[in-house]
Amino acid sequence: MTSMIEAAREQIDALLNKAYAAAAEKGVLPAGAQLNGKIEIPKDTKNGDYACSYAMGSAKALGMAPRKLAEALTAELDLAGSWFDSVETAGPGFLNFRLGGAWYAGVLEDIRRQGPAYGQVDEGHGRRVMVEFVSANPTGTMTVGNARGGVLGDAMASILERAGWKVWREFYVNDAGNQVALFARSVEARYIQLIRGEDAVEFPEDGYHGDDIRELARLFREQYGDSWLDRDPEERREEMQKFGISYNIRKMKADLERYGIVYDQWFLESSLHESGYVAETVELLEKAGYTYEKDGALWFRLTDLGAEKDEVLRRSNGFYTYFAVDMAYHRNKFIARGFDKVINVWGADHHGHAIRFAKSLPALGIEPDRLHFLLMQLVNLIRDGKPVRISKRTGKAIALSDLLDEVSRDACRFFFNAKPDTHLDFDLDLAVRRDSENPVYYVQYAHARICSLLTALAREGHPVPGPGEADLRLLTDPTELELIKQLSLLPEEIRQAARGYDPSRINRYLTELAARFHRFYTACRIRDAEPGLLEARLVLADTVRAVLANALGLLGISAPEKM
RNA sequence: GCGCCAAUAGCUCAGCAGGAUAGAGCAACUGCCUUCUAAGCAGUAGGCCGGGGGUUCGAGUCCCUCUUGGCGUGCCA
Repeated sequence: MTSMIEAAREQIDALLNKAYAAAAEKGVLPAGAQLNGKIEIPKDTKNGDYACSYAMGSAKALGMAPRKLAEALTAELDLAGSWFDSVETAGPGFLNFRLGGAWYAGVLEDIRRQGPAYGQVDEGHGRRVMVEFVSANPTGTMTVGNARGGVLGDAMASILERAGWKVWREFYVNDAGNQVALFARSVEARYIQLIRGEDAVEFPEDGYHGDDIRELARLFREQYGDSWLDRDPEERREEMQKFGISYNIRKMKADLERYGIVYDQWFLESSLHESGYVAETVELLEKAGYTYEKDGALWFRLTDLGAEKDEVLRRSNGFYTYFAVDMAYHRNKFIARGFDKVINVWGADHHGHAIRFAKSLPALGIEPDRLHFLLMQLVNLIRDGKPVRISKRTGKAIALSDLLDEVSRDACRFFFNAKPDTHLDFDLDLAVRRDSENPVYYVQYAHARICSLLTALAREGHPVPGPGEADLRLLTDPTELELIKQLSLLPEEIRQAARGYDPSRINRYLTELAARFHRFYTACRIRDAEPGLLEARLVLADTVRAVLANALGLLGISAPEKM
């Protein structure tokens, strides 16, 4: 699907190549060269709607001054029947094109024709992509940092869907390994303390101190009574682990659903162990000669693949490391399940591992560029102007669910959908305020404003005209044209967001669209416009409404009809 | 020590694969509602784009170097 933005760009390229051919024919320009340069949308419309740098880019090859070349090209340009009204040379040799009314009308017609599918582009060509995100340890409640990952991952997934990928959302549950064993021992200790008193047993040194562990112990006792007190400790821990993990998973599911985040699959790490897939993966590496034994552990020759040091796959105590398990998991993603692309939304504290891990993929026959890490810096919580430490161990973290009790889901989703590679200072005192300081209200207000004005005008006998019922070329006010241009940008934004793995582009797109609507709204009245223009403005307003709802929906943010 | 990421207005950040005079929101100040939602609009003020080199027609953007901050560099995950 070619967007109107692209269509215009392609037309400029074609027009200029035709002009060059004509000039070469006449001997004005040397023949046989290739025009080089960019066609872009200038920041300032004084420089046209499209600016082309072909004259600068090709000056050297043609042996001419850019300015001269630009003039030679424009002399041969024929704009008849094109989207453009005029072209002029400016600055060092830019060719500035100005769009005509037909293009603007075409944009609105195109958007209305496509309806809710507007913005669909074909970046993915139907390939399958998995977005793995949040994947918080099931040993405690999720934190605000997990909220950021949830919002980013879910928005990323929606954008990839719109960009033509077949998307799979996955939550990886680390329900095996050291942390989980520690978790079980922590619950166990709280359980015993609950029955026999605080001093009855020593709490594990690195254990989880949070209140949620006490709560789990209480719930466990509620269900099983004191019967596990004298049972075999190993069995007891196993039982408590199962109990605690399944309880926490239920809670995480529920919490994430409050954000509107629903997964295709909750993938259990334990399933990789139970099926023997981890062992099989390691054997595969052994057979391929990637391993050696040292100090009783099995090592992976990652240095052979360009890393600075080797990695342990199986510890001397016989347990597999997270590195081995991660390799098995990704072999499962790429080989067993056949995903073309995988995006892992991880906290930036894993970046060291991410880099080393990516180097290991060729050993499994996986091209490294099929895996992309969306590494997000952690969230700093600010309260009373001071940072609040986030730690599951101390139990002082602000839980993801607590946050939603204070801040609306819409605000959270808008706020967390920021560029991931910088620290995010989340000011709790600011976030709880439900006023215009939060930019999401600005965007939503534009939508609500349109809805109420459309309702009012329909009541007065001015419904939104259907396709072909309004003369859209009557829209000529600068605020109208700027608004239409912004509308036309959505497919391009989605393409860029998908390509650059940057969902936050849509935030900025929405803010700009809302701003241009508010400007139009202030400058151009609809109700008092003359017949014809009134209908055209109704179409414009209604299209903005649809695109706002469209893009907000992409981010999982509601589009209220009233505020 | 080495590696990754960041540094742009008082604060939070945009600035796409180098392009024309560096933008927006918030905070401050000044105007604009008897007329479709003022949760809005218009305007004023605010900047050696961390420092220094280099690449070129042209650098906030690319390369090198230095400084500062965050993170990583486990037989933890």
